[in-house]
Amino acid sequence: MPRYDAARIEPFWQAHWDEHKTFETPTLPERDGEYPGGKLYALDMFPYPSGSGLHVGHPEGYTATDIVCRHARMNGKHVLHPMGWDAFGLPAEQHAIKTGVHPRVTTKENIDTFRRQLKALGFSYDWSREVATTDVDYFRWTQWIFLELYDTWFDPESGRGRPIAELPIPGEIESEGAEAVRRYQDGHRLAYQHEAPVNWCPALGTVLANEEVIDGKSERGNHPVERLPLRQWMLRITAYADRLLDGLEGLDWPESVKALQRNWIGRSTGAEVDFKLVGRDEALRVYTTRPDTLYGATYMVVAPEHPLVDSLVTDETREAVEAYRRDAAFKSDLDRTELSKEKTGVFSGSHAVNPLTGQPVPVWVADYVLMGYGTGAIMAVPAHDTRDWEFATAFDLPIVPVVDPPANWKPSKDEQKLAREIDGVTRYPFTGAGTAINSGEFDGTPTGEFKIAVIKKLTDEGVGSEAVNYKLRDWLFSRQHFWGEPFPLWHELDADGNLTGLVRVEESLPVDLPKDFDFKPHGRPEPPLDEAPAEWLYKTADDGVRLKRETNSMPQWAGSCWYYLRFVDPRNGDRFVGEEAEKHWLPVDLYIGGAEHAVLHLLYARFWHHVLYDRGHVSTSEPFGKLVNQGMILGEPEADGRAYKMSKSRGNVVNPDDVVADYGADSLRLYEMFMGPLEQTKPWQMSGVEGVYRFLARVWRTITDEDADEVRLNPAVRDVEPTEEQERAILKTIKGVGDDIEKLAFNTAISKMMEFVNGFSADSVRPKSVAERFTLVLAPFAPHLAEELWRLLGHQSSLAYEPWPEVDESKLVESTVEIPVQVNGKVRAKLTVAAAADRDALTEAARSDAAVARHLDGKSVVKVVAVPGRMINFVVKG
RNA sequence: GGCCGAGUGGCGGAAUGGCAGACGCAGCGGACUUAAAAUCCGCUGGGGGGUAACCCCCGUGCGGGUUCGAGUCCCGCCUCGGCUACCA
Repeated sequence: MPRYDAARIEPFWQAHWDEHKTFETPTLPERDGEYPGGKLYALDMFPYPSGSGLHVGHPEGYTATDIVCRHARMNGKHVLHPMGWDAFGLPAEQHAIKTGVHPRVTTKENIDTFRRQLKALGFSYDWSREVATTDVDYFRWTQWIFLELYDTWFDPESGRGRPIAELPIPGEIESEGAEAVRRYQDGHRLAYQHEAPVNWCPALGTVLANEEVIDGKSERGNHPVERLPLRQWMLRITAYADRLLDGLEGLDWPESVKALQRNWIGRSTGAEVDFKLVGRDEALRVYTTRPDTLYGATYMVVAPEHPLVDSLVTDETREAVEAYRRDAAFKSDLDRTELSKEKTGVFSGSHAVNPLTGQPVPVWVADYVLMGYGTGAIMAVPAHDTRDWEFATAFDLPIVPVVDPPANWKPSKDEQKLAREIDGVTRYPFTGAGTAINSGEFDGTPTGEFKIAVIKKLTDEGVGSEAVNYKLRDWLFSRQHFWGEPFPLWHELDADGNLTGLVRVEESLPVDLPKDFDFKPHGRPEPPLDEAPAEWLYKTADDGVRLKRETNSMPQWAGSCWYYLRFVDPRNGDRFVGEEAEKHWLPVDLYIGGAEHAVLHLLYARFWHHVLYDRGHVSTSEPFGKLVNQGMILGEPEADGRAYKMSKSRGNVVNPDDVVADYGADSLRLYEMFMGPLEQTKPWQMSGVEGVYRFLARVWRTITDEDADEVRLNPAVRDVEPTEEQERAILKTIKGVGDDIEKLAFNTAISKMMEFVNGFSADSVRPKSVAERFTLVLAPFAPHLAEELWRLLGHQSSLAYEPWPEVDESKLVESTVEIPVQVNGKVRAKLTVAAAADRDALTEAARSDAAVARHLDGKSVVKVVAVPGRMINFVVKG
């Protein structure tokens, strides 16, 4: 009568785990030898608690770590498995502006929903460690870490961050007095102020985040957006570029993520070269990765924002250049790159001298050169750079080839499209390495050698030097939003109430957001907090200086940069994390989350961690040892057979609550793990949920008696010795599932359990010891059902810490094996032989098989390849 | 354009260089049932031959190669997906 009823079992066990604090973990072991398996810190990327609740993508990674954790506990490990909330964020602020409800209120509601949903999935989180980035007790330490960054400068000598007090002050600065010293220090801090453009939307009266701007219009209301310079806080992540690059080496991360980070950091080596401007003392400095092509530099280009532009123009060119600059200023970086298949630009009116050829070359202004990379100016070598080639073609500038391609070089399709007649010969841009031509004394030098030689020559002549460049920019760390961590800083004001540019540190943390504050846009580009009550905003320092709070707030990334540290010791009131606790738990052993965080979050967190390490606050330089990206779950395949991303507009979003209601949490967990490899993108199929549900129901029937009026053991489950076959089957399953969990190959682990149950359920006698061990193996995947069965099998307490069943590997070995017999690589027969049969025995047995003999008949055997226990292959001729 | 990943039955997928398609879904046939649901049993890549047990051929995106043997390794393509993009 009692069928498998997830709706009865699951809430019972969830309440049981809660009441018994089953998964609460002591921060440090209470005695030696308490955890013979060592420690495991398994971390999920904590969610942003959005108003739409949990998505089926969330439980995918969460189930994976949960299985690993439950398995690890059974293996005697000290397991840390926490969950929390990345709760600052734009949607809450937007919602607040629209409805007038404080973000703290909506955030709390959303967190409650997420927590309820996660608890309903039976994850073994230690909920006593829950934190939200919006908790004052949390963000006081976010502010503290910010101050550590503010207090740190990067010493290139030692390659490490050091306290600002240790920054050597040049004598001439020192002699200028205390303020000069302060400003000098400020110029070296890892956190510094800088004017940077923001997206100002006059119609909405607010500054927008990049993701709120679409094609130069606001996402809400489609109003025009201007770019406006505003004082901002920046973090000097570029100082750590090499450290962040080198640190990737030792990490057990997907190569693809490492490649993404390397790419993002974008380190390149080349040279900086000075081109003297004709008729002036100044030089125009360019960065190039191809100094070997210097002889082919036939013109130069500066970015429209380049500071030298104003002085490069002549009376004839001024008007055209200024018009061009105005146009460029209107375009965002995105527009510039997107619409610009066609190269545009204007001649500046000036010339510079190629330092090697001595020839004057024209200097152009064009927006295909970006101010943000290198020096904002380039030497253009049209023959060997496709962009320069296109530009030279458009404006009829000379193209001089200086690299002879290797003999086997062929232009690619795109290069062929750029073909041009030069001196009666069809030519293509060539961007690879070759041999120098038209390069004076360097003719015949291979590209690699040439680079080294030319850098030496330029250095000797004082017109250039080797240089390293990064794509990585410093991190714009301030936002004009209300719902974020306040900066713990004060600005000094002058007599007129203007900022002096000098700041002071807030000594008393936390700095909470002002209470009773109207967070509606006030119509100026300054942050909303600029309208905060005066008692929050202003104060007078002991020395009489008038101070105003920093009113920018930190970006959402801030809280997620260090949450993994807080989880270790979440209630510590004296330190962001206890020293001993940090040493015990870090680094994170397994970090699972979406690939969308492959660069930013993971790079920012690494950066902070490196700084904390340099300053002696943490014991490892890298925070995350092993990283795994879960694949995206797509919607159910549509009529065209294709599956698309889940989205509200497509109406293919699956709500985990519905799945739990219809099939139970164990089915949802099992299905998400059974869909395919964790890292792969895969479509949702509700019929697949049905399938794993049937499997669980079958497990239920195999161990319990459905015909009885009450829940009780199936009469086939008896306290008897297992047969040899049963014993081998369960051992094989224990071994296979355990190995698969370690490989995170959950889909195959589940199929192994299915195979076992297919066999075991058909047995009319099911030894209790086998049923028990299977229950333990199932437990990490379907913990509610497993707990229920475990209790039915006569155990009083939770199986969460029950040892993972042992496997005597010698009992796994089968005495006979079936091996294929091939003739010329084709399988012609299958042979059951003793597992120990050697090459000769195999050959003899195979030859005596009728089918094999038929295929060997009349042919001569050239060779016999035999792999004992595996296969045998006859190579024949004739 | 660059980087990364993937192409295997009707579908999701499995396969240390050694029996391709485990496991599941869907489908077909059968048992149980007055009937249905649930459950249980069997079949299920394509083609061909045989009364039958069986036998043969083809088959992992395409073209080459290495190997006794390739879904797996190498070279060259094609297609799809993700990220990124005038980075000098």
